[in-house]
Amino acid sequence: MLSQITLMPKNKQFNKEFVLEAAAGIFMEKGYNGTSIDDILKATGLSRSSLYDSFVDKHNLYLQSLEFYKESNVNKLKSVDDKNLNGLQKLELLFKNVVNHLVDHPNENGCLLVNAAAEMSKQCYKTSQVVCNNKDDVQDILTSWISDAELKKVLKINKPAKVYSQFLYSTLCGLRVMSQSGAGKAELTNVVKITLDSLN
Amino acid sequence: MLSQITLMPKNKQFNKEFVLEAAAGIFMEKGYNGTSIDDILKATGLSRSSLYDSFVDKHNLYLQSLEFYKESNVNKLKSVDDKNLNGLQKLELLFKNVVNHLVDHPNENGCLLVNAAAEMSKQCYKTSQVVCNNKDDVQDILTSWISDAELKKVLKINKPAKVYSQFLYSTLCGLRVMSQSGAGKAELTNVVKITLDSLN
DNA sequence: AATATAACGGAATGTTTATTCCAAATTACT
DNA sequence: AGTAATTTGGAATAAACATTCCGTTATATT
Repeated sequence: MLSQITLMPKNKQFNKEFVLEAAAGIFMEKGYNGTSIDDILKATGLSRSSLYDSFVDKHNLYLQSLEFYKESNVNKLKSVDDKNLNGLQKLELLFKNVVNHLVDHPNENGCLLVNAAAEMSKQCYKTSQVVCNNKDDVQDILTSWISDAELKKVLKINKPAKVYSQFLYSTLCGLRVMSQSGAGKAELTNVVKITLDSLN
Repeated sequence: MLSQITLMPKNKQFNKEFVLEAAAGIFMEKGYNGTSIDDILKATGLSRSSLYDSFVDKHNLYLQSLEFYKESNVNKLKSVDDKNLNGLQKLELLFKNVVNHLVDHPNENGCLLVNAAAEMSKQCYKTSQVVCNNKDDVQDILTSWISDAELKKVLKINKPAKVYSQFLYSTLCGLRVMSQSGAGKAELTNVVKITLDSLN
């Protein structure tokens, strides 16, 4: 396993981020209820004892990996945000990245946050909180990009920037669902093209 | 139970459509793996024996209820299609219906087809077939509406109608996910407004 | 060398699960 | 009246499940 470090009392010291990423992967692929503890042990390389020692139980691990996934999702946006581009260019780059990721990772099951919204948000309040926080965070960044594009006069809009960010967020969700519904790169690219064209 | 008829040998003759609709409801709420046989018995009013006699097993019932849900979803589009409206008006009516249904049924968990795509499509080929067929059927109808709107000169487009139907389909999926992510009527209405405005 | 710490394998537990089975109940048809 | 058809409740089964527990190993610190 790649998670080994050898500094603490015994050798197989696992890396928490590695575990959360692997757990997010298996939950994304099989869903919360479809993932067994054995699946998690295989995916993370953790021992049964370590899992319960360090993550309390399956549900707690799920929430931690969902939170981790959400943070890394928001960080992807922030790394686009850090580039020296205007808001419209950032939007274009983001959508290009999203489509590429979806078509390059056909084994992955779309997006853990979308899947969590579908499977768990009505059953588990904490899940719905993470899903909702993700929506807010993403929309805030999108809003700032739209405002920037308007300011720099590369975009002309006639509604509050927030409304456009809601619209763009719905497209982001739609792309994830469509890639799980048999849509290929051409179709996803069409959707992005119309979405971005519609801003002008 | 409302499914009772009394014509056949014994009394509790159940109505297959009623059962499939109830099953679709509980699968939508709890997901496939989150729904137990006891949940299904309670939701459908079926006896354990009848379930296995008539629907083979849980997975088979899931597929039948998913197929049933997909047909009734497509039929909703067709009933809009039957109205004496131009293509653009049909689009507006459809989106209004979708938003109203989402906000009027907060207990329901979005859309069984979206949830099935998220939870099951990578694990079960038959599920992915139904999900994919739904996408094709819906897009075909949307395409015909867009072509009609163009023909009647209420819409001016510069790409094949099919491309716009893919875009509209992504919005439909996005709306369902967003309603499971804490979006209220105002937000969903904003998304619809921008989507429809973008066609002009 | 001794000890405390951290992780391990794997057996054990008890619950939940889907599914099968069977005897009983009910009614239409002959 | 009797028989076949159909559904029922509920016990029985067996597998899968999450979780707990314990003895062992390994090492960093004292």
